[in-house]
Amino acid sequence: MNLKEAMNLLKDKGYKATGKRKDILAYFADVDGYRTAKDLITYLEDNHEGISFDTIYRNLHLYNEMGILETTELNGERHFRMNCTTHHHHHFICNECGKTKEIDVCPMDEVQQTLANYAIEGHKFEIYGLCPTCQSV
Amino acid sequence: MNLKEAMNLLKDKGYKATGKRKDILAYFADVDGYRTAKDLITYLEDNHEGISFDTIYRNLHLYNEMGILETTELNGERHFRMNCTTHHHHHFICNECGKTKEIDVCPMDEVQQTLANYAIEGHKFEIYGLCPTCQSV
DNA sequence: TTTCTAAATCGGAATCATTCCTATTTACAA
DNA sequence: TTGTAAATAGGAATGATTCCGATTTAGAAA
Repeated sequence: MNLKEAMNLLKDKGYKATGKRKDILAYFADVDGYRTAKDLITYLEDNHEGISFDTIYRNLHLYNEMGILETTELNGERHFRMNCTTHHHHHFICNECGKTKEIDVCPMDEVQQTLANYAIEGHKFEIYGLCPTCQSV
Repeated sequence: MNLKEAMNLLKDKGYKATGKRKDILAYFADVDGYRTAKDLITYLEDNHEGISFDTIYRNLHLYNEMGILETTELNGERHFRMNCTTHHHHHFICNECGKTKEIDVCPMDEVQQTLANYAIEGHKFEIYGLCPTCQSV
């Protein structure tokens, strides 16, 4: 999902396109990795002095519900990243910079029979570590 | 890991065997599933009026470091369960009752080559849903 | 362009899990 | 039985997140 697609989706659904909303999307379109609400605020404060937590969280949740952002919980903090809508996959997540790498392996196929009588509602497969860049610092 | 093993481990390492520590272990030995600090306090308050959060969290972390308990984060809350030391595996976790089922599939083998230049520090594979018991309620 | 109104935002208080701090109590070794 | 380090209580502090009443604003309608 890129910036333009996301903005169009927003307008199509009848949401107002405010400057803050644009900048939030621009931020995630640019960084390409998992980021926290705090990261986002730090970035936004340059151009939007006095922006409130309420605005940040309200929009993060809105974008998440709309499928524009995806989310995961790392060290007790919620992290967000631009959603890659293409196909089902998982992520390697760098513990240092938060950037991700797609992992196309999904173990769910092999698991189905083991869980015959279980109602599966979701799953999570994530790999944590250091990306090549962060190892050499 | 059962109650007796855990208590022995505690003594061997030179930690004092207090009544609260025993009861915490007894709780996890009995419930067999992921539980929160809050769940634990609720249980302990019957026999230990006025028990403090500090005691709960200090011991949960101690047990976790000692490998007696394992932990995961669900809905922004840390959950703990008795560690199954036998072999590497993952869990199906019931969203309703917190009970778990072992999953012996581990996708990490298939992933190694994709992440040749990445330093892998950990991974998480969890499946969420409803166990057979909770579906029929 | 101007007006109107629901949506969006602000500012700050409230909440909730967790951690921290100091004084007091306790397990257990000597 | 005593001494002491470890463990605990009680409550304040922290940090992320949510909530709420008052104010502002995007964008539709006139």
